[in-house]
Amino acid sequence: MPIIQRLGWQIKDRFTGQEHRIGEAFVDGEFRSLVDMLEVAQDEAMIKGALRQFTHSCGYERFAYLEKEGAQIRTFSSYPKPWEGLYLSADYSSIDPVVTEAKRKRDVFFWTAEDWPGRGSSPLRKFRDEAIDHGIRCGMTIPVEGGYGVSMLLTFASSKGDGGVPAAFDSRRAVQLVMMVHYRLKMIAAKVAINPKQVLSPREMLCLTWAMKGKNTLETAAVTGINSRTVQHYLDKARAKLGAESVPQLVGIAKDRGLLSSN
DNA sequence: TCACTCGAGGTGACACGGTA
DNA sequence: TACCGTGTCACCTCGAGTGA
Repeated sequence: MPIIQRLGWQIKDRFTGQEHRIGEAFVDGEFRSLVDMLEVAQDEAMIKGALRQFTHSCGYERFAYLEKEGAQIRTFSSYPKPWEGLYLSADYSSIDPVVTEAKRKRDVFFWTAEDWPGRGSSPLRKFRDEAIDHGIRCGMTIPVEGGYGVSMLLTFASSKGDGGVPAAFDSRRAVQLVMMVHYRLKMIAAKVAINPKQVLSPREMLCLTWAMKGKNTLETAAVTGINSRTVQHYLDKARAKLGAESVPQLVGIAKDRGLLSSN
């Protein structure tokens, strides 16, 4: 039985009775920033960095994206490598209660390992103990059904099992987020490798994208929530990497190289 | 395990050119 | 002449990677 019950737009801790409002608890700006950073991500490291930052800002410790197509599993996570390896080699997705629940619910849900069978020596008990050992005790999972029978799960997990539900967000945004991660990973997998010295960091891409949209440093600073001097710093670094002498030239070069989409 | 290196992220101070 | 936008330089912190 889950500890957390959904009550319309609220969730309620069954033990403490404390209610948490879905959506309101979530920092709006963080979500927008994540979407922006995913939009400009050029490689898996940038996606991972953006998700990691978002995960922490929501009060969780780790994230895991899992894609299941028939028997084929693909993972993309900040979970400990040993756990990721064990999960795949032991085919834990077939018994993982989160995966099972995701198939049934098709909606954002909260879970805790404390609710999984804690007695006996069943494979599920072993799975539970190992998950907890690796710092995966409770979390929130967003299940989304993709095309051609592909199932996607995005989980935000925490090692803290002593109550206190971290921030959550509404279903619409949750699905949007999973789809963005899914398609961004697909696009990057299909991309041709480019000179690593010319790869811009997530922040550099963020500032460059706003510059392309006509924002000056102050306006970019306002929308990104960082200091204008910092915006300038990232644009400087981007100029140095792409060999541009000014921001307009930088935008032009970035567009020519397909680093920026014009939407 | 620990020290070291490196890159990313963030900021301050200052200079310079254009403009009202 | 003051203000604003932009560019340059320098510094700090933090986390990840690496080698002893």
